[in-house]
This record gives sequence, structure tokens and C-alpha cells, in this order.
Amino acid sequence: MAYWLMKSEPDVLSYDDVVAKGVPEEWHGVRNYTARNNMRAMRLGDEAFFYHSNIGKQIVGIVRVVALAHPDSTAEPNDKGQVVWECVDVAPVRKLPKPVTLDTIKQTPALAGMALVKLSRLSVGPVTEAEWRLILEMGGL
DNA sequence: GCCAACGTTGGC
DNA sequence: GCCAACGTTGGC
Repeated sequence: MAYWLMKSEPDVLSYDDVVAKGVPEEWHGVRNYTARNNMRAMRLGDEAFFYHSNIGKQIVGIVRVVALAHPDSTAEPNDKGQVVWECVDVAPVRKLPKPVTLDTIKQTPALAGMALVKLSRLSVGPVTEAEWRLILEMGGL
């Protein structure tokens, strides 16, 4: 079981939006190979932090992978007729009672090396088990 | 295959 | 709104 972090701009799709929909969310729109490859590596049941970028800049909840990577329904085929962009589907698990902000993460030595900090433009990245546990604790779980 | 130009992301 | 980081594109 692996852990991940997925970014979303909350004015486009917030954690509460995903909860309100009540159906699995196709994580479409990723147009970066590293992020795509991370989604390809996800397995059913893997969990991910849901991070609000731009607005809030904090981890607000947890989602679970409920469908393996599949072609992104919003991606156009390239000139070879192939769709290279893929995505997983996720479903909400629960909100963090206390969101963990990027600022707090940067100020926490054990978290300052996270992919979230080091690779700030990567929208889907890995989280280590130690990072996962600490953030859960800091988030009130 | 190198690298300059350009576009995008996301924090500030 | 600006800009740093960095991925992509295209000329050579």
C-alpha cells in the first residue's frame, strides 16, 4: 500500500465538491508525464492526501484509489491517434479535522523534504509512510 | 542531440 | 500580478 498527494485548485474542484458529488472522481486533466506515471503506479486501495493549491495551500482530506489508471476522457488523441494521458478514479475517505498547511509542512523538519515542497509543480506525487503518519497526526487523526 | 525560447504551474 | 522553477518545443 502506497501513499500519494494529489493537488487540486479548490475553485475548480475542492474536497467538499468531491464529497458532494457522491460518485468516484476521475482525476482528469493531468498533462505531465511524471504525474501520469505516478498515477499508473497507483494500486486499488492506495490512499492520497487531497491538497488545495493556490487557495488555502493545505492538505484538507484523504481520498482512496478506486479505479486503476485508464485513458483520460478529456484528453485528445495525438497525431498517432493515441491518448497518452491517463488518470485514476478516487473516492473520498475523510476530511482532516485540522488541515495541514504548506507553511506548516515547510516549517516541520521531518516534512520539509516532501515531494510537495521539493517538486512544487508536480501535481501528483509520492508521500512516504513516515510523512503520511505524521501528517495524519498533525491533522488531528 | 543541444539549447534557447516559450508556456505553465503555483507560491508569494 | 510577478516571477522562479521546470517541462516542452523547435531550430540548428
